[in-house]
Amino acid sequence: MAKPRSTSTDIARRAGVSRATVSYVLNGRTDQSISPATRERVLQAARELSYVPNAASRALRAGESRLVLLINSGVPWSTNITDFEDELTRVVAATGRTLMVWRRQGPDDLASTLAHLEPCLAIALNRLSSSEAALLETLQIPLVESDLVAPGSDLPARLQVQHLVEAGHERLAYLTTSEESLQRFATPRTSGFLAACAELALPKPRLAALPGGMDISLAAVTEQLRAWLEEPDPVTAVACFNDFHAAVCLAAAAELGLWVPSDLAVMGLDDDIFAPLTRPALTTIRIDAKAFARHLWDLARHQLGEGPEPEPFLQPSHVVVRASV
Amino acid sequence: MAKPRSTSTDIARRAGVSRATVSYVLNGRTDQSISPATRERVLQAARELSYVPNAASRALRAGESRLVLLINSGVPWSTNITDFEDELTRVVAATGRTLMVWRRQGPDDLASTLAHLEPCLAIALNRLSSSEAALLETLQIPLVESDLVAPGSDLPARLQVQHLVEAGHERLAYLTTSEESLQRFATPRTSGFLAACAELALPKPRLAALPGGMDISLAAVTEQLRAWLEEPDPVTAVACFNDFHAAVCLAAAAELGLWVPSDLAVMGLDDDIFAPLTRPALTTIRIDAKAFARHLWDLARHQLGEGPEPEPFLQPSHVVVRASV
DNA sequence: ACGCCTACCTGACACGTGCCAGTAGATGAC
DNA sequence: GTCATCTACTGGCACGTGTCAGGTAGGCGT
Repeated sequence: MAKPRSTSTDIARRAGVSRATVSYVLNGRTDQSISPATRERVLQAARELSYVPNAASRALRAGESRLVLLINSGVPWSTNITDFEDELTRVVAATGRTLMVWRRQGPDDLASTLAHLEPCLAIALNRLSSSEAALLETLQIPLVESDLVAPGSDLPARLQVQHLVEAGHERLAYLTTSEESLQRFATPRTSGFLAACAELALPKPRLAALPGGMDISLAAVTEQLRAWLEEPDPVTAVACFNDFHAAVCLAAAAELGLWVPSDLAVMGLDDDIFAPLTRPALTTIRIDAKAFARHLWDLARHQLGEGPEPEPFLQPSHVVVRASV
Repeated sequence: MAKPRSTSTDIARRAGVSRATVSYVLNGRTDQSISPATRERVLQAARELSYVPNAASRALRAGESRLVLLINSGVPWSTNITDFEDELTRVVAATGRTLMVWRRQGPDDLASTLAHLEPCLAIALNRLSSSEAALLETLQIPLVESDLVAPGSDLPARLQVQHLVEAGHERLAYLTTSEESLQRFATPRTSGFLAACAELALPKPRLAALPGGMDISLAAVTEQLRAWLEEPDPVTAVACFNDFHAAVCLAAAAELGLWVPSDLAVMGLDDDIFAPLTRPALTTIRIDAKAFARHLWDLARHQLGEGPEPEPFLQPSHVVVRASV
């Protein structure tokens, strides 16, 4: 009952060799010559005692852990974030490391977290405060911020414009969010939308931002839609920051008795799980979140000095045509 | 440059005291008397060197870490899982520990993960394989399985029945899932549904299970609905395993040209983010995921010998009335 | 018999921390 | 003056691992 877990010393004793030999065998070192008989005895003993090396001790001795910390401070759950985390977990594991997801609550929690666990690298999905960045700096933990992908993050919005124009629309509106934690995604998308409109010489596009959270008010969106449609040159299509915004937009259109897409086209972004189920089903942009995860990991490995600097990332994304445009 | 991070030895040297004194001061031990002057000198030195204790070393010395591992293998829980993880993170942090979320990919990954990080407790949202459980046993890591909440997990489905009956329905159907990883939730809900029907002496309820994933076929659900409606005593209301199933159900009803709720009532479960946005807006059950997190943590603390055995958990949940019933 | 080489293995240190046991000096009681 | 008590501190061990320099035994050539 509850005998303490076995250590390499136990194995050594049982196999009748020294601890050093055990370490050499279990770590498969090729520069040390171990006789096959001894090797087998050690492995056998390890199996019998179901030995698992102590993680803390290893990390202490090695001077660094094999843990990667993903700092996710309230990025709203969606199909994409799940895909992203799964893929990142996979590629990190492929290099003999382990990815841990930490849901940051307050801005001051990082210190106590790092007192419990020392990652060899941190990946942040949101911008960290300067004190947090300083802390990582002090601990000499490299940091990769998803910021770095900015080069391609306006692409999805450009695709929205392109698709709407191909469908015959010219007077467009963009519905975005003013939620702080989403600005990292929202800002480049809005610029991409505006830039694409300008490049195609479209009439001046309309813009509106909804407050954050799930408290998006249907009434407010309905009013916004009504305003856009009552202008002299009424909007004929609305591109949205994400599928959730688009779904609210569809609901608002229904409130106003509008037919989508004939009276108004609505386009989402994310291809979220519910996108095929709205009425009409949402035409949207699918972003390859897994490719994004792989790119972020390439950046991380470069930072760890294990790989070349990756090519600039062009967010792979494509239009998913359904019925709302 | 890039001087190695400072250790307690550095602090001791700088403050002109021994390392033991530093340890006593920084750990705020009250059973050791330290003069205020010395204490201040130590704290000052620690601040100047921005000292952060080494996590690995601490864990090694203490014999156990302050990490709690949440094993989440792809639970597609949507909004609720976010609430759950946030609340669990909060309550775990309140006891001076840190919660890490690990997204298990394959059934064999646990060993390599535990080689990198040794939690003082594991919480599993899905059933673990027996080899995984054995591994935790060997490492003497206590395990809390969300299984344990079974007592209350049939409640949400009972609430669905109750609400449908209050709305005047008697001939009910239940749409559930056959996806393996969801059976933990699906099984008690289905039994709850059937039990509630039996207790209220309703006509024999219908049952159907959809295959898992997001590949739920609208056509298949449409066919099922048609079958239920063509029977001699046609179904008048469908309760669903979750909101996603309910949304598919709404779409299928639209395909058949049915009006919801007059021709058919549809009830979801989860109050997912998109529930207010379906047409008609989904009447559903809201489960208090945060309360669930707190209860799980109470169980965990009991297992750690830090608290009393918590009361049996009655899943706090209530009906969110919208338009689909 | 001697030195040398190789194959195989071991003793001992270091990583950074927490804490027990012990010590030097001051204070007080008789 | 002596002994006990208290304050304020320190020396050193232990946690479990990886690794390096060294050690031993046997074989081989001369």
